[in-house]
Amino acid sequence: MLVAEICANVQTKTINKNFSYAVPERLNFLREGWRVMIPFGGRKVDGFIMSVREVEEPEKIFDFALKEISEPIDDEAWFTPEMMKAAAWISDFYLCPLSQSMSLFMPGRRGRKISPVFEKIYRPAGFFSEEDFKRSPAKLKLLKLLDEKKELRQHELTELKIASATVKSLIDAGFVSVELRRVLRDSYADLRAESKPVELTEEQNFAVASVKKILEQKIFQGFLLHGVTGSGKTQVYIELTKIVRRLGRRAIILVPEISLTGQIVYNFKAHFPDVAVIHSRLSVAERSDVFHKIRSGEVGVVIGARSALFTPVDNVGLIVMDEEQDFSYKQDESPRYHARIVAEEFAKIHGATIIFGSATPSLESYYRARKGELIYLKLPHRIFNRALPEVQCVDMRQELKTGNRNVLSRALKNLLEETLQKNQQSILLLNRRGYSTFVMCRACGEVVKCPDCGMPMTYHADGKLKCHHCDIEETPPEICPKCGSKYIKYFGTGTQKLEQSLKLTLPDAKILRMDRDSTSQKFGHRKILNAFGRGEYDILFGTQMVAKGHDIHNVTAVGILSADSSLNFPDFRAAEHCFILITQAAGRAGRADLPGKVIVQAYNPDAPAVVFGCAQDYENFCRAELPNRKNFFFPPYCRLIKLLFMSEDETAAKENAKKTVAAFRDEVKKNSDARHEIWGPIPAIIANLRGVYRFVVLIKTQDLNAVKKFMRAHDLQKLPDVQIDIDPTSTG
DNA sequence: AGCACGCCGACT
DNA sequence: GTCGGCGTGCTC
Repeated sequence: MLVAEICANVQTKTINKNFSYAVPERLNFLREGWRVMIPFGGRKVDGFIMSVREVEEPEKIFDFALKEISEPIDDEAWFTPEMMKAAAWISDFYLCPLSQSMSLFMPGRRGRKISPVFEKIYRPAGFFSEEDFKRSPAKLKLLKLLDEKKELRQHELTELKIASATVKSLIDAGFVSVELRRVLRDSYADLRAESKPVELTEEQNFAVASVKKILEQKIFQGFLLHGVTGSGKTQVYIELTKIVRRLGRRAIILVPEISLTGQIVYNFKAHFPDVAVIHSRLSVAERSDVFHKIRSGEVGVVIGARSALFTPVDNVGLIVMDEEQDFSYKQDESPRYHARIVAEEFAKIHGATIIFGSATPSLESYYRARKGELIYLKLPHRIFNRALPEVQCVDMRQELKTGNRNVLSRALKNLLEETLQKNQQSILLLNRRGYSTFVMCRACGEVVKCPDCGMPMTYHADGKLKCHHCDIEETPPEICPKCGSKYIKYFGTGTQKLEQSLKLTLPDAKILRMDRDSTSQKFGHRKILNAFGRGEYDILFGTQMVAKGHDIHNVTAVGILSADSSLNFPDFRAAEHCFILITQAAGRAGRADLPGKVIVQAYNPDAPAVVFGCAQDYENFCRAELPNRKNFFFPPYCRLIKLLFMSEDETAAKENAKKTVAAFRDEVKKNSDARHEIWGPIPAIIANLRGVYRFVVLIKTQDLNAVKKFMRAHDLQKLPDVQIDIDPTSTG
């Protein structure tokens, strides 16, 4: 008898094993990778066949009666062997149930079958004589048309106003044949582009040649492609994709969610006829159709956000991860995977080359490159040797001292006015991160810090200042404790409010706001950028998203309002965030033949992140930041694991967390010589979510496996009120 | 997660 | 007496 090991697709952490089912004789073709319906605890659920084996005497092996598989869901295996391997790896690495990691590979959240859409295709069948249809001109017209076009689709008939009765009678008489063809929905189908021949620079050629050698060997290898903004990384990706396609293998191009509307899809479509685009804003139906196309083998290049990793693409030779430092690559719901980690594992599974590309690599990748784990490639120059924009840093404390209380410094106001007069465009960036959470003195730049641990205190809606590391609470001061100024500012300015004040300052400018609210539609982001690109507005203004992945040639001025406010965020990555923000924003200015100018407004203009950000000096930023990370034992010198303990009962949540911390101190330090640190429990940044109290325990380790072993021994991954986050983006 | 089984309060 | 509350535990 055939017995299948099946992973039941039940969304719960408490089940983490497979179940054995008998394969009925009529379904003896079922193999691993198929999705099937199974009876499971009194109901029917879908499940994934993990393996199938022949068992002679099942009653001797199983001490329970096997149930039978009901029926398959699809008419072929859903999962390729590579998908199965990857899902198993994700489940093991991130300690999530297998059903959850398997579900990543399905177009919808729930693993239900998506009904495909079919369209009728009509073709001529057999000969006809015009004589016979003299009395039916409509039929004759249709027959002639079919003869000429060879096939017509349903919607074409509708457009030609040909009555369905006409068609039907011709079908019945045998003059026309019908066939159903699957309609594949593709919102990028109309995106056409032309490829212009491009001459690569010497640097680009060197990078391409270095990777080519590895691609040809069809083995796993990682590269870090460090290319300054405008150095032509995309062209390198395209050349490499050409090579891998010529080798008969396929490519996956990963981009951050936000930049999907940018240039890269367009550029790839210009060079490759078989590009498929995947991202989270596709409807389930569209996504399902893209899967179908990929599975049928007609797609050679898959481009998309992190979910583009989870398609049935096979024979992958190249994975490119553009803007690899981008934090949107981390999924913040379970399974909390980081696409950078998963993509690399995929590359290993496929024997593929992986390229991490960035103008400002994550410190993790940079550190790995320095250790030789990744091959380091650099594009230090902009193509056509375009100059980097001139960056000026304005000390906002000085502004206030000299009587300017506006959010715009005089220098920035002047720059905006000049740009407006020259009929050129500006981008203004409001640094959102850390806003409305801390209290700062605008006169001296002093931020209220915790008297105990020195971390910036966060401002809460109840009007109190809290330290989320030490549980200390204070009332915000009315005058600055350092300089006595009364200009204490609660950083809570939103985009709408700032828009009004901008309009007052620059009454003649046409201002376009871009934020969450204005980009919520499917192509909202694209629409806004297109309108701005066409020159319908003078100033584009918004949060982080205005700094990413577009290339508008008439933009010559960029302003960053309080560039360093992220430095006051209680997070070990604060400096990295700030540096990336400045570098990225500066990269938006003067990309074409017009020189660019950037004004960075800061309250701490001497901070290394600000100084080196303005100088676009990545190496020196790393030189300043890496020792900090080392001293305080943070990534890339350790691995982080964040545990979130939740309960409606505040003390219960805290006590559970404390017990885990005590057990960790007791067990892990005994069993592992590697360096470990455990912090907490401390109230989470969102300390109470809908009546549930949340406490964070942070583990820093040089031996991730030892920590995972500990968590498994205590079944932390199964507890309903504990969340495990490996490599979290924030520590709160 | 769901659904069954199970053991204590107010109802035709 | 029984209908139903949701605590505990299992699902091949």
